[in-house]
Amino acid sequence: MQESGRFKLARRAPRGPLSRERVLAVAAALADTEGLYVVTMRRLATDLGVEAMSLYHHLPGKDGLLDGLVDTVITEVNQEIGRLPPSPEGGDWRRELRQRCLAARQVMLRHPWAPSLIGTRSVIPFGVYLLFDEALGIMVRGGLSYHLGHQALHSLGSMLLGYVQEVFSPNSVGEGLDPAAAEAEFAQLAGGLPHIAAMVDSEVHSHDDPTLGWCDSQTEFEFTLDLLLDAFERRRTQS
Amino acid sequence: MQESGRFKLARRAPRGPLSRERVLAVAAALADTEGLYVVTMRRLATDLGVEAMSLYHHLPGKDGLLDGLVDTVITEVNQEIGRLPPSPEGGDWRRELRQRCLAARQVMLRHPWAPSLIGTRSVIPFGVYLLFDEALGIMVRGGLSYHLGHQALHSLGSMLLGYVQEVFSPNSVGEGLDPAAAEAEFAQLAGGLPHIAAMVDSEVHSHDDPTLGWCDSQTEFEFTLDLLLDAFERRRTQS
DNA sequence: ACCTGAACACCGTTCAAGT
DNA sequence: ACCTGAACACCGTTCAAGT
Repeated sequence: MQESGRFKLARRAPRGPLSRERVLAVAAALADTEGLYVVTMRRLATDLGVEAMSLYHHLPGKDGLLDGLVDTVITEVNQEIGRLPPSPEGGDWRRELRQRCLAARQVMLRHPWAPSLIGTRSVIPFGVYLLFDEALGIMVRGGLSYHLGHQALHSLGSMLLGYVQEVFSPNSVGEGLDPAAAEAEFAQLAGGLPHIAAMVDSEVHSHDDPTLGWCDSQTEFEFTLDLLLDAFERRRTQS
Repeated sequence: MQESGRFKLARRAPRGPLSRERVLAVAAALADTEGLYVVTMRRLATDLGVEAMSLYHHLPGKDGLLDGLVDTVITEVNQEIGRLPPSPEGGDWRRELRQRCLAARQVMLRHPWAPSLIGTRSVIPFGVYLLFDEALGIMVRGGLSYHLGHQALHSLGSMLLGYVQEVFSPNSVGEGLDPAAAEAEFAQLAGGLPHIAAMVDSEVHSHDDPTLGWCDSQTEFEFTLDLLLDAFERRRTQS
């Protein structure tokens, strides 16, 4: 009992005293691997080799923990953006904004719990506004009006939140089943869904490798992203 | 005690025995008014004038309750769509699809907890696929390829989820404060946000009534929606 | 069939106590 | 300053018992 306790401590909380940063890092990792709903004060404490009450010396409580997790994600987005190649002077604003959106999406994909957490929190951290401000700056320098830039912030922001929570992915229907069972499952489902059935048929036949997921969410994200960026560019030149 | 108990029952659970429907209706109303996080088995039971364990005779548990809430929302979307005026033969597919998206959005606005719940649930109810199938049917009849329709399903679906959880609304900064305090609050915030500050300035001055919320999320939703629908139409005619 | 009370394992949080 | 143990009010859920 003592042994296993010490082993746990040695394995999961190897060095140094507790700190807000370390608590948040372990919390994020726990949410990534087992889901946000297992992140409880008590479970988090055991993972850190400490008692639940110790956390209160570094965080104001569970709510503060969730706020901290949002902060962590935003920080990661900033780091990801910082790694981007510097944009050339007078380059295309679309290219620059596109890179940033893709960077933000990468972070959201690493932390699938983030979009719904960010969307349900009542206080928006300052870092989010900073990201929006930089994006707006890029657009204004590119010649967009403040009004159009404003609309774009809403479009792109909601897209970043919505696309990770994607609901429509028919290729997850037969997940984990053997091909025959998956086929049967799908056939039954497709009975009442004539258009979707025809669509899947059409999509599968236009690919070389039908076994590969035909519903590539990265491709679809970039498609919509470019659609929006091009639409903004069109509105810019016609106004 | 007896009296207040019976009073409660009379007030909140006026007629008939418990049923899945009645439980879900009260649960949705509770989530609407006080937030999804107060919807617990025990609280829900007291609101229904019953013991927590009685709920298990109508629902398989908390998880089943959440699934049921998603079902309720989808049903509401279907009802809302059913109330739409019948579309004329050979009408514009964009108009038809636009109406449906706006109907779905109305329901999401009534239940702000719905998008993140739908997005985090692991099983997608059949009703969602039905809605997607109908939307796809409208697009295909309008001349879109299955591939383009597929992309559109993703774009519109993620937009419906993302736009309700909207994070960027600068006009909520000084919420509930008197004008002077709100001004100060905003000025402080705007210090590090030059572009947003300029944007707010520009937007406010282009309106007649600057006190009214200048960030109208309905307008912005429809703007993006039309942007997407027009983009799909353009891709249709050029392919 | 439908509802209940007691019980169990878990949760967030407070507080007085340790070092 | 930082951590802890006991305690409190709350969860979801099981189970045997009531009608």
